[in-house]
Amino acid sequence: MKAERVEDEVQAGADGAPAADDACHPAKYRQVLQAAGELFLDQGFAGTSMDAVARRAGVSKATIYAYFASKEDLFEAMVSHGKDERFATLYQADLDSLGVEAALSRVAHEFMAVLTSPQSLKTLRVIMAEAGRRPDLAARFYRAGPDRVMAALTDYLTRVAERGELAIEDPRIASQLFFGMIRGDLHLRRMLGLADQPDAAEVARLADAAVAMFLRAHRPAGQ
Amino acid sequence: MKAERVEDEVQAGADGAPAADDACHPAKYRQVLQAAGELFLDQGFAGTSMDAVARRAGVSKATIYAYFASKEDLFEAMVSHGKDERFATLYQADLDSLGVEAALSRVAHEFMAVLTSPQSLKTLRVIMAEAGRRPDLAARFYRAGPDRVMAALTDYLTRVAERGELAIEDPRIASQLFFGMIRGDLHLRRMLGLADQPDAAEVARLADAAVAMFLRAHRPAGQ
DNA sequence: GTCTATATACAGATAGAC
DNA sequence: GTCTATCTGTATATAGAC
Repeated sequence: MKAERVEDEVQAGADGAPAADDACHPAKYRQVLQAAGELFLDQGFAGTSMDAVARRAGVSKATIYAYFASKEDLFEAMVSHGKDERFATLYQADLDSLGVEAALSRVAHEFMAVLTSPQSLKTLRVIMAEAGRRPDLAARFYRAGPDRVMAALTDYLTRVAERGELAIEDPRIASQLFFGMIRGDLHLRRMLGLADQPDAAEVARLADAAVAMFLRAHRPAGQ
Repeated sequence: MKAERVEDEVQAGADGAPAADDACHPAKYRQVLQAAGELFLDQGFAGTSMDAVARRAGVSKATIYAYFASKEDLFEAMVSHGKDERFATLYQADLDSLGVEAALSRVAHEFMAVLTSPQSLKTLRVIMAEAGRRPDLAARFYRAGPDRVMAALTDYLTRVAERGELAIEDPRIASQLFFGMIRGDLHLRRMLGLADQPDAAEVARLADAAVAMFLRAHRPAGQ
């Protein structure tokens, strides 16, 4: 549950923001950060008051300000803290030991599961909502998550193309289209709060359909 | 808490240009609605104060409350007012008079252009941000926009499949995947405020790539 | 309808005791 | 570090004059 090196560097650069290692922080610090997470992600930045955070965390406002210089600081710390490692299972996966279809299927299923989780949806919503005012935060999120996952798939597709297993002209574009299919309409509906549950059956059906379509489109000439 | 006024009529979307049916509302009403649009879409619901709307509209707060019962009402009216008809050019297009590739290409380009426009991005951001608190608003938006466009493409793909021009097992899934590819990573980056300009070249390249991949995947058996 | 002025509540942030 | 109490500004919404 430790932060990664990359994130540590980023956080060290942030103005006075403490690092994300839970264990070396007092209990009240963690309570504040968790309460901030629950409220900011549900109510947004402007919709969340420091009074509400203090109430939910079971501390006084002064305690919050002992740790965080401002509401903005608390928000940024909360976003950094909430960065989970679910993405890591995607870009660190050893895809080459699997067959092409199995590899793509694995990426599709895991990416979809991550993307449609309530936590991811809330985080993405609040980051998008604040993107105009905190572009650096959005950029950090993108690079730490979607970008790394996509880069990993691009690399994988490059190798697959070199081995002649698939006919892929531009692996980067192919990777973008693949993830686009996976995100797809279900993710949009989830972001809009229209589809309540992940509905495992529909997730699987869409993921499989995306993989099938990708494979058909990039079948090597011989087959 | 709903106002009895009717602002459900569809308005022309061009940013500064008032639509014809705006004329049946007094000038100050329109000023309020436009100011609300500029502020809510940029600052979000909670981040926008009625004082700020009044100031930008050049009216007093009391005037706003003469037209809208509450901040919530003003927000909803503003979203309904902003509903533009750019989507209509998509689901009303006569696709059958074109070849398959031309039809898909047209849908791809127009949908991408609509989706990456600043207005659409801001609207989508604020609707997503408020989705938890105003699910009905999100649902209306989805049905009026993405859902209708996708339904139109599903119908078109059904006809194309019946004519044997493409091999499509499930037109609804195919349509979802197609729009997923079109939205894709560029849209995510735009929503995060990372890609400043639509970058016509990249839009075209991605749209063309999506169409090409779709056609390759659904080539009829004979070819 | 439209304004000025205001009621009332709550926001972010701080002072000072312990 | 943690609290209670408070400062100062601003929020939504309304009263009442015209």
